[in-house]
Amino acid sequence: MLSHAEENYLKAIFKIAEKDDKSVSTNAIAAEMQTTAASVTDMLKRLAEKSLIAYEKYRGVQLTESGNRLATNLVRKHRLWEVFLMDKLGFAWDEVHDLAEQLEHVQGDALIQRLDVFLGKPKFDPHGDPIPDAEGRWAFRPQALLSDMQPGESGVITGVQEHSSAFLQYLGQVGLTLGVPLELLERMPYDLSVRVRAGDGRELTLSEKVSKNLFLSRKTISED
Amino acid sequence: MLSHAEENYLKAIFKIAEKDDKSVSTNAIAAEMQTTAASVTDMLKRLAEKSLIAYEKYRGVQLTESGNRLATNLVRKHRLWEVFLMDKLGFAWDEVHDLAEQLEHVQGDALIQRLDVFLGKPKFDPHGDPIPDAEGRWAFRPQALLSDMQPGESGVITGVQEHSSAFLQYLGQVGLTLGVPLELLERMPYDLSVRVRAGDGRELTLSEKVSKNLFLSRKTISED
DNA sequence: AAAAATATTTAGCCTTATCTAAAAATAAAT
DNA sequence: ATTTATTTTTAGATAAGGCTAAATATTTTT
Repeated sequence: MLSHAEENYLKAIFKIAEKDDKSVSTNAIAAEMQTTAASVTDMLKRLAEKSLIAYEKYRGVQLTESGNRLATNLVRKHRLWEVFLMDKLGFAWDEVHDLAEQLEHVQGDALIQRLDVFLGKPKFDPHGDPIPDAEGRWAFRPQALLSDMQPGESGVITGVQEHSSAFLQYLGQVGLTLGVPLELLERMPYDLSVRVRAGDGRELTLSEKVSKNLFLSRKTISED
Repeated sequence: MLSHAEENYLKAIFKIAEKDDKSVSTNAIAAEMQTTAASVTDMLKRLAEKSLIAYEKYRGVQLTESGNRLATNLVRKHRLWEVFLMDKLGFAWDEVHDLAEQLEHVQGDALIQRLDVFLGKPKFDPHGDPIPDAEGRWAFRPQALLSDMQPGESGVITGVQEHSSAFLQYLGQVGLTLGVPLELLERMPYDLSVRVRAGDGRELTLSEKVSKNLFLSRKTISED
């Protein structure tokens, strides 16, 4: 049984290792957890003691098999609760993170198993991120950043790269959410902003920054 | 913002004061919280410091206005989560307490407000206990212990006095849950056990102990 | 390869929440 | 009204988790 603090560290290490599969540095963890390097060092010793991480002084850490299993399960819990908060309670996608952050620490395997069934065993959360199943397997879905697509291509919004509240709120305001079909009309060479047409025919212009944070699944042009 | 420990103490004090409206003793709290009197004294000082209780050395404590408000809200959260766990996730009524004990500590007014709506603003939890509304008002429902009813009287099960898992499981096994109609046929003078007829016609015998822990709403004999 | 900069760890202290053992206050019993 | 028993508080420790400041490693720069 882990404390909330220990669970949060595991999740932070997992999150950092996801991008950069090298071993995770003390400072990176401190930044992610918004705490000091000294506190991190203390906790790393405790986690290593419990065999949840492989820790070598001054060399950073990696999750062990069991540490990875626990972290994956935390991600699973977090994302299932996010689905619950949006689908059942009607929260907006920029409001669910902090609540899920608390709910993920509730202990009880039966709870998550039943929640999963209640929600229809979703494979992706409200931000388009995959939800690992009870055995820790991740769903895969081909997707590309809008910034990597070419004019003429079409797709459907499937996720976001950045999860900041500001970005999610912006997308909500301009009517871009998961499932919205989008056609890339044109990319301006000057600032790499793009003009797109949404499913309802509306045309809008998105900055390069936005296009670098929006995932679409490419739609093959129907050929009939 | 209160710690989980502080919240648990408030709830314990509230629970004890409910029965016995005198001021609550250190020892009673220690018993309820399964901890030592010394630990309780420490915590009482902290709670008094925050004006959540009125504390006089050696004289026990009482909740203040704000302490009572917080405790009531905790009870509200606990019971709403119990409804969620039974009605939505399908847990049995003897399984929900421990999970609700964790869920009640999740912070976020919007969460509880939305959960309440999602559940249909229930007035009673799965054990028949009233759920205070957002303003702290309690629903009232006239009910009597089976042990206080007379042969010939009828009613519907509306709640339990004791909440132990053993008792709840027993009731579940013999098919007695909230909403079951019951007619009191006979009380044995020897051991005060009772013979009852359930809604489906089944007759069963219940010990005095059971009859002292079962609440019914008296059914007025329909007169038409 | 030495110096400078950065990253990490150690040391020492703080807070919360808990405990045991001892002291003090209150209540009960003679 | 004392003595005895019970309850409550104080004193002193402990463990988790966090912080700052100082010391030590490692990297980067010159």
